[in-house]
Amino acid sequence: MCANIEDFLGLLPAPGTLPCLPGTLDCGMLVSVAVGLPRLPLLTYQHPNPIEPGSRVLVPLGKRVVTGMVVDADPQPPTNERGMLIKQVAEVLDDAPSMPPVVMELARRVADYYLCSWGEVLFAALPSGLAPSSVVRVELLRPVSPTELEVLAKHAPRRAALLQVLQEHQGDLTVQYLQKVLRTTTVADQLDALQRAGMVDVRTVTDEETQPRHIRAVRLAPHLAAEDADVRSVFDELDRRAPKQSLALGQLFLAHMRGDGPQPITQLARETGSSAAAIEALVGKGLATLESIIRPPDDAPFDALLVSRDEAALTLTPEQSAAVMTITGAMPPSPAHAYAPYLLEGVTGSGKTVVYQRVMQEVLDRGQTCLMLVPEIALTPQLHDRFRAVFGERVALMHSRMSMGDRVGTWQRIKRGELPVVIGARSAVFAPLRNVGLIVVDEEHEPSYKQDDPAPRYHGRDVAIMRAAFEQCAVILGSATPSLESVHNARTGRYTHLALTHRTDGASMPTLSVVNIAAEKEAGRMKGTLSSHLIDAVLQRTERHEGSILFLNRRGFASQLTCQDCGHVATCPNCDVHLTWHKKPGHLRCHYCGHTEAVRTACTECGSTDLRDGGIGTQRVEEELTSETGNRKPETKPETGQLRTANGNRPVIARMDADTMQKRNAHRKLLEKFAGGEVDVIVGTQMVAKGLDIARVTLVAVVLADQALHQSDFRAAERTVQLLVQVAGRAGRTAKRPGEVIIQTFAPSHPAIQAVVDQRVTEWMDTELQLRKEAGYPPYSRFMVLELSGPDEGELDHAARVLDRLLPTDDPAIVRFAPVAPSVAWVRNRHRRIIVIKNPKDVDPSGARARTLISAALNTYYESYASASVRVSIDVDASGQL
DNA sequence: AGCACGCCGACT
DNA sequence: GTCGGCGTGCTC
Repeated sequence: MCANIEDFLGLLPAPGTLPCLPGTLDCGMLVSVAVGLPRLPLLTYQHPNPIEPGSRVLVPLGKRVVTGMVVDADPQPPTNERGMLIKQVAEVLDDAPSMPPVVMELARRVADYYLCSWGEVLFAALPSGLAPSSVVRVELLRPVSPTELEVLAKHAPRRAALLQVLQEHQGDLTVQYLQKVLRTTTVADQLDALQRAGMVDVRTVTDEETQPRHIRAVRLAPHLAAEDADVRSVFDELDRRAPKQSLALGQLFLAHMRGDGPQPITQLARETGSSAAAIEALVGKGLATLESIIRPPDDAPFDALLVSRDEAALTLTPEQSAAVMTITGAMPPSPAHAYAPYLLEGVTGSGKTVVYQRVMQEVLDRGQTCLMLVPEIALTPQLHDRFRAVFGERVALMHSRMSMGDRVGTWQRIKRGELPVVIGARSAVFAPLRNVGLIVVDEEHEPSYKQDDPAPRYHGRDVAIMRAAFEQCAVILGSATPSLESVHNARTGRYTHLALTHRTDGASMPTLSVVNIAAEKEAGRMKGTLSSHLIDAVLQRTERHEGSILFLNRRGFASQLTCQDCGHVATCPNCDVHLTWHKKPGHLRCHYCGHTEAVRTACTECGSTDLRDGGIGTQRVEEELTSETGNRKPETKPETGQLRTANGNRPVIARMDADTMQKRNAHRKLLEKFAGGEVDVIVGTQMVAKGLDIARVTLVAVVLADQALHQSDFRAAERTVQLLVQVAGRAGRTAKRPGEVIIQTFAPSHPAIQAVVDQRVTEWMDTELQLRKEAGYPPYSRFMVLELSGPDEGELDHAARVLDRLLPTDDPAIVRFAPVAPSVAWVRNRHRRIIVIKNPKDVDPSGARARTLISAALNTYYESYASASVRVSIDVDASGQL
């Protein structure tokens, strides 16, 4: 009997796969694809047509479909046995590569350096909205009666619970969501059973990539844009019959002259006092053409209050021009390139930003693009406005608070070359810019440039240097308080050192004073966390209509729910840490595992209901300041701009922290009120220390300066110095009156605090560098940390000892310490151990030897000794607390 | 990181 | 035998 089709089906591979002998031509072309998973090699797929490297593809992976990145268009066929079966690319997502070749190469090097997979780097760089993958969705097929649920609950409680959740929601739910709601690791078994019973429908669907929102925009019609166009007669005609249309057209004409792109209709109507209808009429008359454009993320008009001067027209100080000349002078004639790193050390107010802008202008004039990294916290509306004022519509801003649609839209516009100036946080270092001529890393000392938790554990500043080397371009590291690493690099000649020592505004340095908290307490002059001296100073500024900033170092300052009777502090059930009390949503949250619970009404230990904030939070400081000075709410202030009456000497206080700044534009609104004098005092966290440049601020106070000193971190002193100098820089930004900085501390004689108060920071750095050298600490070495975690402490200790023994004892590139428990030794219900490895740079300058030894040890460990319950991760440049 | 498979204990 | 709970291993 002849074989029927079913017999063949049994021999055919699963859908999506085709048997293919490596090297044969009838199966299309092979591509090498990186996916965003750890410890996974490049995968080989086939596709009928060639696909350019840097393009995204949807590929089948096990039972799923994920987004991968083509890294090689013509790879060697895989050599392993499994490679005989090569699946097909499901879909090509890009018509032009999402990642330029330089970024692909950069990502590969970053992966090599930080010992993670190429795909992990590529997908950390890409907005997640551009990396769709399959999701499993579950739908209830028929209603379930309460009795039915009850019966089921007796013998299958989890299925019953699952059905109940499905019943409570309309439509379908994702498996991920179900697992989260049911607080379980897997619901697959229950789903199988329910599906067999015909109760639910389970489908795997691939979600769409996020689409940016489009809006309508207009530009000048081509016949009016021509050189010889008779523009005058058109305007004459419009002026008589339709003045609103004339205004709008005038604006379009200006935009055309500036070389700007299409103008959003709503924005144009608002700016010209015309209307959407009037603009549509222009389109109807053929004077303007309609286009659909990606919605600009921030279309709010920028406020003159936040841009204090016209920086494009500013005359540079001799120091500033010298810096600009040095950098641009070293740029070879276009299109030649040269890698050139600079450390721009400029005191606060010395105008580093203007130096960046002038060099950027030169780079743009050469037809190249610019990338600027700033700490996440510094991505304020003020910074955006300053660059928008100079570079107009060419500036792209990338930060985590943007919606996914906006991030995807911005990425696409950068990729298309529409936005040649990119300003963003850490991950913007991988922005798809081509032909980069300048990279700026502002506030290069900021610890937030280092990514700590998920791989890739990279340092944004160091990757920026790497990218500059690949792009063969200039890179400026700017700071008022450079990191010791960069100071060291400048002194050893690796970076060209440029200094700005004078403030451009002519203001003198603020006066600094230290309040010894212990002594003040003794003398009865502390009102809670604030000294009388500080309170008096705030009142004095309020009277003079000047602004004050009270700064709280967020680390260690988080609010904690503390029992006033037994002293018990609410802790995380899964980790070794206190829960942070977020008062506005009214919940307790663990910053290590994300555990969230409703705020407790009674102490879990003693039952007392007297629970208060045990930490020093912005709210507590605000309350104390309010009760000591009397408060007037911002909204009760009737007329803006009017001078206060004599008894109006009560400061209007506002908070600025993650909790109060959640609403869209909250940050901008508060800054505008503060700049305009409607708010007298801002009590805030890190947010107020960065990039806040408001002239009326003449008082800045650090509520407790030694907090940063009490960390088990060799950088604690360095960070304290940097923080104090930065905060101090917010004061005295006007020539009229000198600023004042008040530092409250329990440790007034600590060398780090003394160094700031005596303004002897450079000398302090010398001493600190010497100490680091003697101890063999960074910048003279790297700390590479292997972290192990597992549910069973005995097994974990064993694994840590095994891995430790796999590292050589006699190699000078590796100086290692025995496995120990880190300061937070229990996270996400897992115990932790760390193996700290010191890698001296004098014997292993690039760290390559140490990385080779460590990956060899890890490979042996995985091959022969790995305990599946123990997970290992590695941080090649550990910076934080150990 | 998912997702499936498979072993094991509790309970019917 | 059935249900549910993990640990373990794979993904071209």
